[in-house]
Amino acid sequence: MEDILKNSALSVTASRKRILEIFLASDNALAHQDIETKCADQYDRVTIYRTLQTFLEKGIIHNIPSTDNMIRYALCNEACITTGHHHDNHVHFKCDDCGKTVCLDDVNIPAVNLPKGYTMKEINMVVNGICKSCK
Amino acid sequence: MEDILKNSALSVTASRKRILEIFLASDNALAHQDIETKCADQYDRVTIYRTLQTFLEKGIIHNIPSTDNMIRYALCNEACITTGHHHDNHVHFKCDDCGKTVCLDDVNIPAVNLPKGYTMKEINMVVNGICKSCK
DNA sequence: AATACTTTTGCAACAAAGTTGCATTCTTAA
DNA sequence: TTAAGAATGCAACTTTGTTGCAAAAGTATT
Ligand SMILES: [Mn+2]
Ligand SMILES: [Mn+2]
Ligand SMILES: [Zn+2]
Ligand SMILES: [Zn+2]
Repeated sequence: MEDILKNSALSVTASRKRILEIFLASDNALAHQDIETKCADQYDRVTIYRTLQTFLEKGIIHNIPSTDNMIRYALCNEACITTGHHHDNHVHFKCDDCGKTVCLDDVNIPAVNLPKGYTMKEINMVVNGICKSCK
Repeated sequence: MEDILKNSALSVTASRKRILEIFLASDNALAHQDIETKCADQYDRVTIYRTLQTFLEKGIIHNIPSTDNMIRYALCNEACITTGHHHDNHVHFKCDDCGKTVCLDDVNIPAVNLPKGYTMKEINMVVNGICKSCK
């Protein structure tokens, strides 16, 4: 955990360790709010915002787009952390029943052909439906 | 314009017509804020929220996920409006330069295989990069 | 281990975004 | 034209996100 921070040239602080810990312990993506409810008593709301921002910039976590005003975050894989930019290319799944969003690490985003003149930099795919736990 | 509302069993009001008009006149997807700046002097902020919500439910517009806390909305095609549920299956593109988000109506979202146990209901694909206007 | 330097944190104050209840106004259909 | 129902505006409120700055903690150096 400290290694992750050091590898990203970040100083090791209690709040960063705690927030990393929360991510490591979670099997699904977390919104700011989720993290806040887990540690708002220990750390300030602003610190959580700033920590998530920092983790994003360092490629420790990635964010998952949504249409519910709840941007969710999940840990990146090794490659993102060591290189400092994102190598995630997987599909995300949000369950309509339990509401959880997960990384489908083994499901790659298929290629797509854009019209002439468009240049792709990043791509996101989010599937909604029923997850295997709720099935 | 009135037809669209009537087909969706909505009463025809000034604000609904105006917001529809704004969508029809726009070549890119609009966030709540965009609409507000165009007609906040005429209609209350709350009315805009409620109108977007209603249009969404009736399948007149669809929303486009994002990681910037700006959910954007775009007009649906005929099929969505007449059947009342969404038939959009196209890719969205957000330009990193001009910031505009557009529907790529001709680019279908490719199929993707989910792991066992997952059931797909809806799928969203958003590509970031440089659009043809900014190229 | 103590120091100096840098970074992070907490707090306060604020701004922006979104929600809710209710009285008034507008639509629609009889 | 009227009565019933639906939509709107307003006020009040909650939640979310941002910024500046002083205090605290972390890091590197001696
Ligand atoms: Mn992921
Ligand atoms: Mn679209
Ligand atoms: Zn589920
Ligand atoms: Zn552009």
